[in-house]
Amino acid sequence: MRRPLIRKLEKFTRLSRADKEMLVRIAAQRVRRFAAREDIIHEGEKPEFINLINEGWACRYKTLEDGRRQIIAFFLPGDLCDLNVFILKEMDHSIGAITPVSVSEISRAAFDEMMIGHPRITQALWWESLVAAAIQREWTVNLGQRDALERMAHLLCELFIRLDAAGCTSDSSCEFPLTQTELGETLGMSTVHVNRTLQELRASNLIVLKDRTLTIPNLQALQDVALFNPNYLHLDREGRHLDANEE
Amino acid sequence: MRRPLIRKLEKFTRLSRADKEMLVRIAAQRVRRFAAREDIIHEGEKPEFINLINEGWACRYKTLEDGRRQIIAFFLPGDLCDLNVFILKEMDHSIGAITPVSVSEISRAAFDEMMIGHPRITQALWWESLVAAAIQREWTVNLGQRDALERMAHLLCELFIRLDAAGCTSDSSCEFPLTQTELGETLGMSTVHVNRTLQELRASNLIVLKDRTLTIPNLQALQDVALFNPNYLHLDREGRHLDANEE
DNA sequence: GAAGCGACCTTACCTATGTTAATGTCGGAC
DNA sequence: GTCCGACATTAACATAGGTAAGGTCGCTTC
Repeated sequence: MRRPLIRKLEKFTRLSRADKEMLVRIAAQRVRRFAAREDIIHEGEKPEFINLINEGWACRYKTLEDGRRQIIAFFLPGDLCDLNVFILKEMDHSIGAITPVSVSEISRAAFDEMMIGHPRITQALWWESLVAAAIQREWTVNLGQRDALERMAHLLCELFIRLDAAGCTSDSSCEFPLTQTELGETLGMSTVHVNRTLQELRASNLIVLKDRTLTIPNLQALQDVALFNPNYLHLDREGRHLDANEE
Repeated sequence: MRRPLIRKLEKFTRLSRADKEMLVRIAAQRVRRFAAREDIIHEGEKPEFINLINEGWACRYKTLEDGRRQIIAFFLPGDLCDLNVFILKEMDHSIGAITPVSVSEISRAAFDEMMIGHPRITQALWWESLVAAAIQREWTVNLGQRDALERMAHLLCELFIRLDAAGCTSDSSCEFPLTQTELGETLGMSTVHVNRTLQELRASNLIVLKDRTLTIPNLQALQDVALFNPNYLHLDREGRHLDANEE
């Protein structure tokens, strides 16, 4: 359950002992904790570090002048915020904690060190950032083409599979800390409609969601209603199946 | 009007003569042309090259099983497809030409060569890819929070400003080859509603759109209805204004 | 233990946007 | 000059999803 980043990167490539030690060392350097709803970094600030989420859930979000808020991405354990952000002069969005989180700050120097001596890690981090981009694209498809039910189902599939890759599921269940308001801000729908939609998924026995725990009794069935195709997560190293689960 | 990539990168940093020669050389290596509507690369294929758009418009898109199509991004002259895509085993989406396009294919070797000897270029390409990610995020906000009119206005502002950065505008006009169907596939709305929305923008004198030419008489006014904030494009090198136009 | 609060659920009503389908316009092929 | 296909436009009608309002439950606070 520890070291979700390593666990995730190994979905892409094998890492040597030295690679893993490097990652552990980097992640231990500057650790910060944030309370739920606290901002990790705010729009307009100068980014100085790459953030790595060790524990808890966070999100990117953006607020329009008139107060509407959109959640743009979720960061789960093992997720990195943006490689090389420090190139930009200021953040164009904020990153906030959803649950209490533990975050490692990676400095420019530490990052460069890692990129130079460890080609395996470099490759793996490139992969992780290409996947993050693919996820963002899929969200565009989700918001543009799918209706409320499909959209919700799609999000739940994605989160579940990503959590699984980070080693944060057990059987068909995972922690699920999002409120209906946050789901609405993510999927571009009102809380009322989020509620209706969740009811509908529950009524079809596609999900059980209670006490911050999500259970998906039949993932394939949920994927079917979502028109969910996991290829964009680029998780299979050798074309093997997700649940081959060989560690 | 030539070399839109160089023009765009110089929005971020000054490039030396050697840097520019390098970019010109790379772009001249393998040039391909595609007709309008032809695919440059298709979902499922193995990516071998980074594509650079020299001329014309292209788009990323994804098609759901049931035929719904979402345009995920536009590539304008000077845009690069994905740095380092070749790490991935297969494309999770397609890239298609909208108009006839000229594309330079950049091989892994050429890319590595560029990244090693030219730190300025490396930085600039990182910047370009961070901006591309920011654009994708903004599209998420656009689809999630803005209504049809705002959404359309936002897209038009973005495209105009990006074209301007690549040197593809004159005064307040630019070529605009998108059909209403394509606009609908981009903004997640029906063609009928695209049409209504364009009429409304025309009636308010916010745009003139005719014969594949878009004119925005008052960009600020259009930005206002779109709740458009250009910060996500990260275009001002020294906090100077977009139209300082010092070349 | 009363008051306050945040998550959640529900209902009734309303509207932005989708659907379908008919019609118009224009440029190119022959 | 006629025909055709791609695109734009319009109208009439249908619906997914938004808005407003209110209610329940459990937790915290003092």
